Amino acid sequence: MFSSLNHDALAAVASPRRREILRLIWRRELSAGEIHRAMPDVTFGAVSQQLRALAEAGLVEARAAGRNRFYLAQRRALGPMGTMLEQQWNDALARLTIAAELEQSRRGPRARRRRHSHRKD
Amino acid sequence: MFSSLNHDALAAVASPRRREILRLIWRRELSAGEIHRAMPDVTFGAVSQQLRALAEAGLVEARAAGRNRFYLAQRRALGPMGTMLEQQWNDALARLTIAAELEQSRRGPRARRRRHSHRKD
DNA sequence: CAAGTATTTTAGTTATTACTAAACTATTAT
DNA sequence: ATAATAGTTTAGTAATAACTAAAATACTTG
Repeated sequence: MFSSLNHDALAAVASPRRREILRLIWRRELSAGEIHRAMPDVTFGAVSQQLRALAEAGLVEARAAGRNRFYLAQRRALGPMGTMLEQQWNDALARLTIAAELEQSRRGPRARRRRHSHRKD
Repeated sequence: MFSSLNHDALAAVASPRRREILRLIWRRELSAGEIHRAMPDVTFGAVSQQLRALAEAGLVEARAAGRNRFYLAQRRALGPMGTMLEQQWNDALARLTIAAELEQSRRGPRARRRRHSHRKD
């Protein structure tokens, strides 16, 4: 069976930058260029290097197609660690959502988001 | 519930030195000095610093007693990651054991370790 | 084949982390 | 109080990791 990350894999997920990449290619593949465009604060070269680190750790696979290389996370290689990452991403998203809702209600607390009719009749 | 390691905890387990410490205090507490004695290639100060990093990540707890401070891994804080670590330690141990047995048989392949009598009569 | 696009690789720099040696704090014992 | 033991903290150094800029490779298209 799989599971039990070796040192390279542990070191790979310990880096925020590489986790960011993993999140991008978690369920769909993206080309190196698309990944780079999603993180414009670093150079293409830097992204390519991190992709290599991830590939050497077995956490992503590359597929060459023409002049592109498409990368996809190898979720199974992460075992339970993958679940943890997903959870963190969900939590972060939830925090953002809640913050946005608070902001909404601060700006104007009129009744929003009513779904069920609750008719008074 | 617990689980889902934050960045500090991930970074903490990504270090071989800190994993070594975790292994030592996985099931029994040890004083800082005892931990240091088990890893004489670094200074006491270095060990103390790594213990602090682990404590800040919530992966160990300290208990003061007299002039000692006893440390113990917080296994629950690691969730599934803890299981992975255990597995790696077991695997490493198994590899050593097998290597030792091979060495034995290279030195002299006479019948060893016979348990069941297999009497010829 | 020349030019263009996508990506990787290399050499050098900067930032981060792990370490050492020594100063410091706290507890116990004399 | 002084000395001895156990541990932490600090300031500086060494090792490692992440980055940039530029050169190199690979494929595609005119």
